[in-house]
Amino acid sequence: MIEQFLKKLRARDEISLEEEDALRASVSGDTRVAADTLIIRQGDTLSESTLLLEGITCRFKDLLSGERQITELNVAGDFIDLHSFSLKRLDHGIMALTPCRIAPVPHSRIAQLIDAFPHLGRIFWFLTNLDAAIHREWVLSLGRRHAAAKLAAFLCEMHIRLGIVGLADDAGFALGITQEDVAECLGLTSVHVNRTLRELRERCLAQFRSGRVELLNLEGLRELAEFDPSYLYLDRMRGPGVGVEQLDGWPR
Amino acid sequence: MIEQFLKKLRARDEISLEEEDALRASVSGDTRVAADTLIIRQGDTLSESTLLLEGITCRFKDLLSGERQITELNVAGDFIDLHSFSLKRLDHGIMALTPCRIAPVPHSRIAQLIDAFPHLGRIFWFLTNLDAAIHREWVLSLGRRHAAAKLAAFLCEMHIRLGIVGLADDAGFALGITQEDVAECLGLTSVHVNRTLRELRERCLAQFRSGRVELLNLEGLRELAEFDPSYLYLDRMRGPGVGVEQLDGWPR
DNA sequence: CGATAGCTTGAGTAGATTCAAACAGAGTGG
DNA sequence: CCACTCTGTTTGAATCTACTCAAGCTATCG
Repeated sequence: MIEQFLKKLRARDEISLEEEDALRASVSGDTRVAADTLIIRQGDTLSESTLLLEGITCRFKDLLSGERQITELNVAGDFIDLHSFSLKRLDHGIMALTPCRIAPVPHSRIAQLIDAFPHLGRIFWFLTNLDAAIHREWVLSLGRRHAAAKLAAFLCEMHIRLGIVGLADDAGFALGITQEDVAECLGLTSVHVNRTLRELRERCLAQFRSGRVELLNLEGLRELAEFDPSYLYLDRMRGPGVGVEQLDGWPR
Repeated sequence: MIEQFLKKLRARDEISLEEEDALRASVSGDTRVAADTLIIRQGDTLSESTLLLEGITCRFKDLLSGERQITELNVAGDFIDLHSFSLKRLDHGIMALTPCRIAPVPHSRIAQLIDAFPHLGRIFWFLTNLDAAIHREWVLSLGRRHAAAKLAAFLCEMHIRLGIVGLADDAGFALGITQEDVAECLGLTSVHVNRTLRELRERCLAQFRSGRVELLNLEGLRELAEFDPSYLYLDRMRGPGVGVEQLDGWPR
């Protein structure tokens, strides 16, 4: 059930069998959630964190005008709100963008895990810092990249993050979200995302059709985005398409 | 020496006298750093975190074109890189925007503190989560607010964060950074920041002259920005200008 | 089969950028 | 003390990127 979570962790650090067992014993009772469902309302006080087993969710904030900004996407194997363990109340909402499977982990259980395995505590802390690193990369994208580079950086990130948990290969990956959703990630309008996707297609870099991303020229995409995956801290990752081999030549 | 750090913590949680003593004993040997000095290079491996005692520093990432995006400002009382304790290597650079005073805290010392006072461990974790919350608010600003609202939200945030540590009052605060720096925070050009500042001045909302911000109409600024300070998690804060009284009427 | 959600394209517009020039203030040195 | 430089601010004019509004298209589903 938590295979993808374990893959995510093991891309960054060693996890002992005892730790693995403890983690497995902490997650049970998965729930299905339909697409476009609000999972956590902004400002709610929480007593559990939620692990995403399948599907794509987003963290978002919105303005009175109804305009919405997605601040991060989460994929299978991510905690969608591990930070609620220390913040208690979230400064953003979380919703499912595709049909999802989720599982709760009570904060009390997380506290027990940290007590019993301090190393897991460090890893949990690391995971929230990883989210912050992803936020910073998005800040860079939103502030300084033009539309095509924003889109390219976004696709590169999702490619690696999905690849870590076995949901992407060199050809591409299923994303299952709409162009409108992508626009809300990139701070653009869906109309402009559509035009920019056409540009990427015409430049033979990538293709996005009915929720599936085809990577036509990964190197070209990375170059366009000036994509440097070091912000994802894949220190132990050696899988296909995202391995250390690939990182050669990229500044760290 | 760490009075402002303690103020920051106590705006969020109770700190015992024992904890205070342990923190005080962990910080010594402050260094002066000139404005425009690189403090930490992107990608460097670190064995200590740095506490900012005085001045303004920024976390930044940049593109090959030389364009720079600031992802967060830090003020007196902030750790500029507490996350390096779990990340070891930073995905961004850190530089002083004004003359600063900083003090190192070895990671080994942080580990000891956490061992001796698990509660401090939770607080350190919280502090990095607070940075992430600030990142998310910036993502919202960069993605969805227009220039005037970006600027207003930025001034509101700095007002509160400086107010917490006693460096701002209802009239305004010293920021000491250039319009170029502000532009790099907001994803704009300095030319447009200048025009937008004129707009705020003409609308009698705020004024920015030689590094000092005068708040002419705080309520108006907050309205323009749709500013909701709950992302700063000031659960115990009751000081002037940022107290709970002021939060009435703002959605949480 | 019509309804609906999402994608696509066009035309006109607006917000922010670029390029350029001028100005103000602080510090420097002859 | 005055020219001189340097950094940062201010303003104008032209340009461009992305937005808005609008319409038509496509695929899916009950």
